Amino acid sequence: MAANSQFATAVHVLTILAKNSEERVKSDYIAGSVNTNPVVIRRLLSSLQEANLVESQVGVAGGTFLAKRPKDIRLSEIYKAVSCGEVFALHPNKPDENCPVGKNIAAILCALQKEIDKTVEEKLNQYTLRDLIEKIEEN
Amino acid sequence: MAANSQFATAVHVLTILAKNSEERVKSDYIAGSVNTNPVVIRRLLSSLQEANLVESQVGVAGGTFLAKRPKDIRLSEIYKAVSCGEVFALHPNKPDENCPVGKNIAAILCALQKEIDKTVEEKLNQYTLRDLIEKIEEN
DNA sequence: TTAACTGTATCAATAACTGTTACAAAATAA
DNA sequence: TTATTTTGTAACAGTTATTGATACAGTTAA
Repeated sequence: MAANSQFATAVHVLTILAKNSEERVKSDYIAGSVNTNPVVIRRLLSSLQEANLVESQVGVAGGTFLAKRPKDIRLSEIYKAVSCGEVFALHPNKPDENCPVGKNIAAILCALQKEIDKTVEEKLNQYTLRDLIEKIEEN
Repeated sequence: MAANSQFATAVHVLTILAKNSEERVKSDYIAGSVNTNPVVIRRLLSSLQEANLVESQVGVAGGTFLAKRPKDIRLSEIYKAVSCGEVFALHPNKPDENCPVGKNIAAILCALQKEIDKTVEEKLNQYTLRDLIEKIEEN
């Protein structure tokens, strides 16, 4: 399977929108910069719209623009909008209840999973879209 | 695709080995507790062996045992032994070099990826296998 | 009324993961 | 020496997530 690159693409897309805040940006233009198909972009924008990060207009002269200022968009919001939010997966099958380890390990791992996921979210919460844009402009 | 559950399974397997430290544990027995096929377990043990976390003996009366004490096995070691180590993936295609955003975004995202991965690793480094076993025994 | 967009359904291609069978190689015990 | 038990690993099927592509309905502005 191709690895899930939606977060990386979403950051790219939102950066383009931020840099073109006076206009409605078309999915065709974004797809050119990301080097993919416009439908891939529209699909991603759909998720970002659900998370209230962007707004779109259909029809002639349509396109998408940011729903908030870059300084008010935290990377954790972007991550939550497009990811499953789990760094590692739990057991695919239920462990054996008759084994003392199998009986108790699932709960421990579930708690650990939540803790790791929270750690990632907190780290991503430390940065805004504006922080990333500033780094790009330093070049 | 099935989600990668190797880290969760590896913790389960190592816990079983820790609880049976006087003997060589067979893949068949472990598979019973994990509720999967013995080959899945042997494949995983192969990775753990490469990381020097376990040792195996082939032949009659063969099996696997821990290569270190539980207090000396950090969860970060387990994670590194079985995972790709990347919380999110970068662009599948190279962004457009002619776009000012496309030209610079990859480097920024790569740095961010490394930072997030490091955050996870540091968090997992705070716990040892013994810490998890103690939690199981609290039940 | 036409043209240019978005939104979304659908499908193919790819790739990763689990689970399974099969069998070679090794080690022990008889 | 031989039979048995076990690991190690190759190979393959089934499943599922993801990307990318085509197609087209619906909407809006000119």
